[in-house]
Amino acid sequence: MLREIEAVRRFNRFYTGRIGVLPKGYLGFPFALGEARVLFELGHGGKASASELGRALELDLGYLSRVLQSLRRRGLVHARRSAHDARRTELTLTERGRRIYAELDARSREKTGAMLSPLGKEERSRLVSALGAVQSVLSNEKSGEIVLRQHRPGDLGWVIERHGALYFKEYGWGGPFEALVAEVIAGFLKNFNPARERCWIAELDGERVGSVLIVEKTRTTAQLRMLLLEPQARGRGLGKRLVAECIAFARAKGYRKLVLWTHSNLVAARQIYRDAGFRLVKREPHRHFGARVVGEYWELEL
Amino acid sequence: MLREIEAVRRFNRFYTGRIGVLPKGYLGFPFALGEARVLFELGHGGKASASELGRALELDLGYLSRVLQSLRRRGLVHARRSAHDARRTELTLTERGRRIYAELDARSREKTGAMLSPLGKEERSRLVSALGAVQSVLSNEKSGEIVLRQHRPGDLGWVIERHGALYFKEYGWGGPFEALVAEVIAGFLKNFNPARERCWIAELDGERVGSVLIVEKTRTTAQLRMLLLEPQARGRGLGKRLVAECIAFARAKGYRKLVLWTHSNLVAARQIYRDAGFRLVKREPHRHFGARVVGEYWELEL
DNA sequence: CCCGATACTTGCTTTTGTCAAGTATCTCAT
DNA sequence: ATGAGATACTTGACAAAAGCAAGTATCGGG
Repeated sequence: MLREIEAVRRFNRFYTGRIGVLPKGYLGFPFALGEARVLFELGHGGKASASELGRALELDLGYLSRVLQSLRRRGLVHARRSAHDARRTELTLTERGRRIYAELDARSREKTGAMLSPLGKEERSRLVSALGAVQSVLSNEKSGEIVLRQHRPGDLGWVIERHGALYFKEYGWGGPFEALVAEVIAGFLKNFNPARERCWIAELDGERVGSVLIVEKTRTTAQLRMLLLEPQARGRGLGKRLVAECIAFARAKGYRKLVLWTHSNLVAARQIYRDAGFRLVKREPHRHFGARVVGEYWELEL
Repeated sequence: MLREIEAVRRFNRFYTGRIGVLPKGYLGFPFALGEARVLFELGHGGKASASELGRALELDLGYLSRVLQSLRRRGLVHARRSAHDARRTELTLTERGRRIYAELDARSREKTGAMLSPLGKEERSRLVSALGAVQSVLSNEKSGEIVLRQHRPGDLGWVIERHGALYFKEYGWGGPFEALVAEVIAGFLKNFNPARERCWIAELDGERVGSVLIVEKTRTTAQLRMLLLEPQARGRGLGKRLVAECIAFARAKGYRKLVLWTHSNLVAARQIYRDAGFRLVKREPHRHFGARVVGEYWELEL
C-alpha cells in the first residue's frame, strides 16, 4: 500500500507539473482565474445560480458576487431573478459570453493538443486508454460507456491473458488452464468462419472488459465459449448482454441448438445461462487445472 | 486526434477535481500555499538557492524573497551565503523545518491513502500501472526501471495478444498469425518443463514490454521463440538482453545448439541474432499470414 | 405572521502576487 | 585589471484575489 501511495503521489507531482495546474493568465485574455473558472463552469453547465457556482468552484460567495458583477458589467453574463424563488439569480452566458467561452475553450484545447502532438498515434492511444483506466478505477460511477464489437488482432490473445490471470487468481487454475484456452483460441482463429462464428469484445470506456465466442460445432449446433468479464465490469448486466448477442446470432444463422461447457463453481455465469433459458444436461466431475471441479454441459434449443 | 484531446481534457477535469488541485489550507497548518510549496520543494530536494526555487515553483522572485523571509523568521529555513558565489543564498530546512515538512508530507500521504483505501488490491494495482503508463508516455525519458522475470498466469496470453496486435500493425499479418502464435504458446504451456524451458517477460516500470521463450526441441537443441519488444521499449538494448538470457540459460542446461526461426523482414531482430553469434543456415520463401515472406533459420553452436 | 434558513450583497481586511528599480556579485572579453 | 553586462537577490509601491462578517431580501413551515 505504501508503495502504491508513493507511486500515486509521484504521478500527481509529475502530472500537475506537466499540465500546469495553475493556468496562469489565460494567455492574453483579460480574465482573472476566478472569472475564467466561472465562465468555464457556465459555458460547460449551461446555467446556474450563484450559490451553485460557489459550491461547484469552492469560491467564497462574497468574492463570487464581485466576480459576477464584473462579468455582468462586461456583458458576458446575464443574471435574472428566478421566477420560482426571488432570492435566487439565474445566471447564463450572454451571446458575447458564449463567444468568449468558446475562445477560452479552444485555447485550452490547443494547449492539450500541443501536449499530445509530439506523441505518435500509438502512444496517444496508449495514453488515452491509460487515462481511461485511471478514471474508471477512481470514479465508482457505474455509468461508463459500453461498446460491444467484433474482435481485432490481439483481442483473442487478450482473452487468453485474462482467462489465465483471472482464473488463476479466483480459482488457482494455472498454466494448463491457460494452455487449454490458448488451444481453443488457436482453433477458433485458424478455422474462423465469419459467416457462422463470431467473437464479441466488450469495452467499457474504451478498455476491454469482457468477451464471448460463438463457434460452429455442427451444421445445426453452435457452442458458446470463453465468456469472461473483468471484475470491475461485473454487476451491470454485461454478461447477460453478451450471452443475448450469442443467442441472437445463433438464431439468425439458423442453428437449432446452442451448447456450452462450464464449471459448477462459476456461479455468476451459471445464473446467466439459466436466465437465458439454457438447461443443464450433464454434470461430470473431473480433475483438471490442478483442482477437483465439476464440469457442466448446458443446452438451449433455439 | 480531437477525440483524444477531449478524452485528455475530460481526464484533467476529473483528476484535478478529484485530487483537489488547490490544496487549500494545509488543514490547520498556518502556511500559505506559497510557503507550503517552498517547504515541500526544500524538503524534497534537499537544498536550493532562491532563484532555483523560483524557477521550479514558477514564483515571482520578489514574492519568493518575502516568503523566504517569513520562513526564516519562523525558524524553518536556514539561509547561508554560498561559498562559491556570494550572490547566491543556499537554502536548507532547519531541524524544525524538516519536522514541519515531515508533517505536511505525512498529511499529503494520508490524503492520497484515503483516496486509495476504498479500492481493492486489484484496483489499486490497475491504477498504479495505468498511472505509470501515462507517465511513461508523457515523459520521454528513457530511464525507466527494467525487470526481467519468468512468466506468471496471463503473461503468455499477453504474448499472444501483443504478437497479434503488433504484427498486424507493422506487417499486416492477421488472424492466422495470431492463431499460429496461440498454438505455439499452448504447446509451450501444456508441456512446460521448467528444468529445460523458460519464458522471460521484460517489464519497464512495471509494465510488460517484451518477451522471449526458450523451448526444448531435442535433448541437445533448444529453440528460441516469441522474441517481442513493444515499440516504446525498443532501442535500449533490451532485445539483446533477452537473447543473452536465452543463450546463458541454454548453455547452463547443457544444450549444444540453439536454433530459431524468423523472417527476413524483421530486421531489428535479425541484427540482434547476428550480433549474438547466430548463423543464418537456411532461407525459405513462403506465403503465410496473408503476405509473401521469407522464413529464415538461424543457429548458434553453444 | 413570525422564526430560522437560504441567496445574495457589501464593506473591510488580509493575503497573495506583480512590477520596477535597486544593490551586490560574478563572468568574460578586452 | 577593468568595465559591460549578466545573475542573484531585495525592497517599495501597488494591484488583484480572497476571506470574513454583517447586512438585506426572500422563502418555507409552523
